[in-house]
Amino acid sequence: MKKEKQIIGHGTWLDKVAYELVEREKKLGRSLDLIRTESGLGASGIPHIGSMADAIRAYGVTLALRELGYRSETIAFCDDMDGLRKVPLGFPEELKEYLLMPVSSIPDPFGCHKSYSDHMSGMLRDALDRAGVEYVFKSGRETYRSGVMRDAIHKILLNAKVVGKIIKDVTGQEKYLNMLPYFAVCKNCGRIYTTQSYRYDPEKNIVHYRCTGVEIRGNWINGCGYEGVADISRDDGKLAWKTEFAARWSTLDIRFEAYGKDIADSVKVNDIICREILMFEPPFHVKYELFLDKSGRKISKSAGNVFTPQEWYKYGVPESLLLLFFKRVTGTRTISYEIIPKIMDELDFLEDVYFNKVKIDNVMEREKLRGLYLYAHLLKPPEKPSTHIPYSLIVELSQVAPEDKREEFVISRIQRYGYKIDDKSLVKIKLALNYARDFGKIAREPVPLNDAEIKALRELILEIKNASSPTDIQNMIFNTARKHGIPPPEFFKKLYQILLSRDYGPRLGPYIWDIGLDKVVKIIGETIESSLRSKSC
RNA sequence: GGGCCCGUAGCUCAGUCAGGUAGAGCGGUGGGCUCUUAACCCAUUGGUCGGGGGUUCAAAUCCCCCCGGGCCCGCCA
Repeated sequence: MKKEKQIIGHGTWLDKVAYELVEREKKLGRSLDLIRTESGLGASGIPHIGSMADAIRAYGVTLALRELGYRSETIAFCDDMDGLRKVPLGFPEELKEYLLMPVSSIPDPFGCHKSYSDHMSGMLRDALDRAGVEYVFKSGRETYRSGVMRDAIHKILLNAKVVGKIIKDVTGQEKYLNMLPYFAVCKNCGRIYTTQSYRYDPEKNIVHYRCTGVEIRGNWINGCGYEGVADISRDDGKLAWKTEFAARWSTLDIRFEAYGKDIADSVKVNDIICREILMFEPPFHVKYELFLDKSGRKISKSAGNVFTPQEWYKYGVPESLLLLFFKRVTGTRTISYEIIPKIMDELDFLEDVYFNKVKIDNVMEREKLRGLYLYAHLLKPPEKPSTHIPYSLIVELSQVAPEDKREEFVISRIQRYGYKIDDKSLVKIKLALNYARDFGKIAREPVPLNDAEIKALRELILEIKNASSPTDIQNMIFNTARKHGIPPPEFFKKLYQILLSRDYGPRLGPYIWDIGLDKVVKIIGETIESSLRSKSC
């Protein structure tokens, strides 16, 4: 017996996740009035592409849930109670005095935000805003301060023994067998990771702690010795990560949270605590691979290979970044600037599929591609298709364009190739020009010339000065070459080497005309001189 | 010790998460356009889908085992 396959939503993994999530909730018998998805918002370093991916994917699931007819929203939970563990690369050394303090207590080293964490999370929020991602922002600090997490924290601390055992069983980490999974902010020195919490008073809901010190990366950092108490219904401290998710999930009623494989163990622990201690069935999860750089290393702040969303936006439209994250969720993603042109062109391809310019026979396949296009536009696709200029063509053209008028040159060439330039093409051209400027290979090497070539070039400069049209120049080159017994192809090649540092290029007549006769004469003249100099050596 | 990813054309990779005739770009070859290089256009070349077994009418795709490359966790968040 054959089962008819029904297309869920738009046929992407987001739709599948949304569907499975809803089925699970139905089985659990929970209310489906409002389904919350969550993403963490890092606040202790410059947000990279992976932090962005997490938030975008959570929002993608929210969109898919809405497509299935449910109300949904994405919570972006800002980890601003975390302590600063290290001064990020390139940041002012003065930050050292704030080490181990909550990032929300540290002033913004750049002076434009209320705090260090506001600055960092602000960068991510800007990137999300530019992409059109909507979310409900929750500051960790405010959440603790408001006291809404009190019940969850209370239960966890009350069951600290069991929690400690769960952590040990799953991860092998024994630390929480002897201390409470709660970090208090030291009321004396302001640091959060130097304190140890040793007793919980369930009547008063306070935690007793000592500022003893902590080992970070093999170095012991002394505490100030202060002893005090922290109120769990205030922002006096925070839960350790191995338990905080659980408290968040149950308090905020979160039904979906994705995570990278680096925190897989943490999530496993939190799931158990959530279910067994807090009696709340943990959210549906999706695990994704980390983003690696070209050499296969994890992208991280400390490795100094940060790739920020802002960087991406220099070369690609926000939709291309959304597409990258929505395309798939599994599999290693090596990420480097080189994929930007591909993704930009893929967006054009998907648009062709969406507007039926390209026929895809397989229904599933077609729906999935159309779905990807829809999600990449956050379900608000353009009404009509735009001009599709291959990204690489723009880059290519820009590399041979006269330096001082790249844009005009590129646009005029593209028009000559028959493309209609619209607003979107202009945006794309600007982005691709940035790409060419930053990643285009420009290697100027001395061009060796033989005597015949030098003679021919000298004559050419004299003639070119009086050229009256691009065609005129084209003919001059050809004639000069023949006159001096140089095969035209070779002569052309030399000229390309001189003018563009490569063996080929655009039709020379119009090109030289574009650059300007004076400039070309100057460049060729200099090349002849340097060639003569190297000969006399 | 625990877990994950990758292996597909000469090269770089897509396709795997919902099984349905193996793809793209670059390269190679031939041609077109050009008084003329390049670009461009057309055609063409090229793969035991790492290996073995299983499920299936049908497997690059799902399941198991193995080989090779790499990553994450076992500090902390």
